Amino acid sequence: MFYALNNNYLELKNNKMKNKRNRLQVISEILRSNVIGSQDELLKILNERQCDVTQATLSRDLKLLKVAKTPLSNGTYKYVLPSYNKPMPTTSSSNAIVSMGAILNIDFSGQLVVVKTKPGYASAIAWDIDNKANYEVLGTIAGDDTILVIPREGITREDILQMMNQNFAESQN
Amino acid sequence: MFYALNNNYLELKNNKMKNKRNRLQVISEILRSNVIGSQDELLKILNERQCDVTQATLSRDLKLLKVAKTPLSNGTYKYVLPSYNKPMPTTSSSNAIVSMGAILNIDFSGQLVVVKTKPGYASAIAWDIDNKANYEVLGTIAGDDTILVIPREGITREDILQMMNQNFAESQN
DNA sequence: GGTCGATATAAATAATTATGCAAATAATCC
DNA sequence: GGATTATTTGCATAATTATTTATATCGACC
Repeated sequence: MFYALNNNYLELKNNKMKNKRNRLQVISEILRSNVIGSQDELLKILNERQCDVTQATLSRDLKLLKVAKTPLSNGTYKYVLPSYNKPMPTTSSSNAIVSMGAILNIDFSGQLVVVKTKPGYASAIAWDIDNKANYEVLGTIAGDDTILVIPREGITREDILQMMNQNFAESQN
Repeated sequence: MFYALNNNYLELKNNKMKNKRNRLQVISEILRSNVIGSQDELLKILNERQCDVTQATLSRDLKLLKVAKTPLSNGTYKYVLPSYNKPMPTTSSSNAIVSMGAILNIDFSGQLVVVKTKPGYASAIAWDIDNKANYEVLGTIAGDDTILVIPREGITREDILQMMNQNFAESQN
């Protein structure tokens, strides 16, 4: 089954969660505006800002944020945020589909649906979609790992997600 | 004292230098085609290829190559070459990129982008677009000389052009 | 309230990576 | 050639970073 995993759930979490989220935010800001070469260096700045954590937590935070340590030309190092760390516009409740075997992701843009698959799977799955959803779907076009799905007029994103769940969701895990 | 630091001097150097150059080359290739999570891991592969060095040298090599260690989504790490990090000239007209070798034209229709390429190039370039623009682009579908690019909702034509310029325009560095 | 399950954190430690130093090797200049 | 100056490398170790383990904290549910 695919579940809603949009970002909103984060808003509802408890204090601890909030502290962590806040800390991650602060870390991001610091890394954006400073050249940080080691975790201890970052640790000191965090402490100045009333974020009291240990290096262990910091290591986990950086892992979570996918912060990379990269050498600079001047012989030192710098922790850099991934470029795609801009907030991704999560279009709808489709992220959980990632857990599916060959289907990696479902996204929406306007009236169109884009299904990402493992390489080579797109045609096969597109064929399945065509056959199993001939009410909701007018047609599909498949590349190697991408399917463009054109829904019938009046079909909503939720309709599509529901259809996909019915036909492609695995029972568990 | 000043030393020759242009590229030509590399051609003229001795065996040891050649070994180092060769090793850096081999390291780059390995990192391009494998997911390497630690220097020891890389070390073993290098040894298999008759490159006998120690971790110390490897650390220095990676620093030289500006290879970053970055966390992956699956909880492991990966050493990545800095191919992306180079700053690119950004013109906002599609002219710059059209002049590029294999990409012939970029056009828009509604929310869709159609990229025309030399015959046979579409799949290859589509693959590049997928990999280099996963923020702006939901997916691509390639024929023989045409690529359909589906941008993420909220992405403008200018965004797309800029992205294409950054990633595919020839640089005059 | 009490219990369960999940998440977050610190302390200690393991694992990994960077570097000072010395020896070896190569280039440069008589 | 030999003397001199850079460069590369390994060894040992320092420095840094990741993870294991144990607790603590919070929310959900009864």
